[in-house]
This record gives sequence, C-alpha cells and structure tokens, in this order.
Amino acid sequence: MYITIDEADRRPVYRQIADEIKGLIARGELEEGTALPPVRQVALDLGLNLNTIAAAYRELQKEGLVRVRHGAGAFVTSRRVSQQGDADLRKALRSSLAHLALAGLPRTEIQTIVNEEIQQLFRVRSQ
Amino acid sequence: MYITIDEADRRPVYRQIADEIKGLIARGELEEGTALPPVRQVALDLGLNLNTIAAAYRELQKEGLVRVRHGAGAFVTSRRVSQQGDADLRKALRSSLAHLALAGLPRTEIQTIVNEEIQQLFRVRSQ
DNA sequence: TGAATTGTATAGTGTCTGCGAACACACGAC
DNA sequence: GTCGTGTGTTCGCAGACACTATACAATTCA
Repeated sequence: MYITIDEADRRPVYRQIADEIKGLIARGELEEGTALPPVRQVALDLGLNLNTIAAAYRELQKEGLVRVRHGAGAFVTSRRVSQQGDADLRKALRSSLAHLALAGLPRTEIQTIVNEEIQQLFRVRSQ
Repeated sequence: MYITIDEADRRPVYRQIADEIKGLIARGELEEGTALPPVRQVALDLGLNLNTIAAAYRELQKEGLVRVRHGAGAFVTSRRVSQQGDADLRKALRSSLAHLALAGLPRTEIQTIVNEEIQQLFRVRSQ
C-alpha cells in the first residue's frame, strides 16, 4: 500500500494518511474486507510513530470506512462514508477548481484535467 | 463581501476565510484593485478577533493575490497565484472527487456536479 | 497637525500533533 | 488451556499552532 507524506502540505500527517487511504478505497484498490497493514509497519515505512498511523485509522473508522479491532487489525468495511452533506462535498470541489483557475489554467484545460481524474477514479471500480 | 465560517470544518478559521476570498477572486467577484474590507469590520461581522482576519489577509498576500498596506488597507492585486505545482493542484482535486465517490454518487452525477461548478466558476470571469 | 482609520506586534491561553513507553486484546501453535 | 507473537490502545509529555486581548504604528484626509 503506497502512501506518501507531503512535508509542504499543511494538513496534519495523520489526516494526510487517512485521505490517501480514502482515495485507495474510493478507487477500489482496497476492497471491502481487505486488511489494512499494521500500524507499526506503516509507521516504519514512513518513519513515523505508530500512534500517528493509529490516529489515521481511527479517523477512517469514524467515517465508517474501516473497522478497527483491538488486537486483530484494521479492515475496510465499506466504500461509503456514513454521512456527509452535499454542501460540504461541493465546497471542497469548488475550492480545488478555484485553485486551478487561480493557477492560470484556462477553462478547457481544467475540464480536461477533471475528466482525466474522473476516469482514473472509476478505472478499477466495479460500481 | 459574504463569508461564512463552518464550525464543523477542521481547517483553521483564518484559512477558511482566505479560501473563501480566493474563491471570490477566482470568480472575478473581487476584481484586481478592489479593496478588501477592513479587518475590524470582517472580525465584527464574523464575531472574531481582528488578528484572525489579518492572518487570512497575510495568507493571501503570501500567495500573491493581495497586497496588504499598513494603515491603508488590503487590495486585490492579481488573479494569479504566484506559484503552485501541478501535482499539488491535482491532489486536492483528486481528493474532492474521491469524497464524492465515497458519498455514493454515481459517475454521471459527479460529472454533472463538476460541470455545474466549472460553469459557475467561469460565469462572471472575463478570461 | 490631529483625529480617524487601517494594519502590526506581542503576550497569554487553550488546543492539537506527534512521540515514547507501557498496556490490553486476539489468535494460532502446542 | 496457555503462551508467544502480533495487533491496536492508553497515557503523559513537549512543541507547535490557533485565537484572543491589548497596545502600537502607519496612512489618510479634513
């Protein structure tokens, strides 16, 4: 399970990790029932403390994507987040699109990029 | 200038504010040369300390969108952020799209939403 | 020049992040 | 059943960060 941490990213590390795993789940690269790697292993790979990884797993559990079982491991349980307002979802999308525009990309190029990303997102997915 | 703070949003308040203003600039609702409202006024409107607003303005200045002048006010100077890697821009977009998918929206609906947002983004814009 | 307006600096308080070490649960071997 | 190994959890701490209150400084304009 390949995850990378971005030092420049101002989100806390545990949330970066949670987000990356969310992406893997969304793409179907981590299917329901799959075990996530042990927190110690991920911590070792990334050079972090195991508690940082554990925090990421709890984050995912809180959103209903993962079930963490004390002593047994963490498992993907769903490909659906429990609940999230449509408005919040749009807000994040709107913000990322605004940033593309502020970077100077023309509308056509933004549309191209978005289409590429959507295609990637649904490449593996069965749904 | 209408800005709202989302208590549930885990980004710090000053960055929420900066992001909202960035959106306004990206859409052309705040044109170059326009003065931002004084930090005290925004602080009063939102029930925050003026330093929080000042932090948001500095954030925008750091990205090259705004020029803050001591004693005179803050002004929109550009509709282009100074520099940002293509990879970072895509990362944010990818994440927001993944969240839409995790919310259970089918591909067609995601595409519809994205198109709506892109249209909104370029509604006023001259570029 | 002086009052009003605008951003800045500094210090204090509480929260959040990430870490280290010790703890507790699960599961398979025997 | 029990023990060893593997797995997550708890607790406490240090440092960084977010937000506030208050005092300061630059600008503008009558």
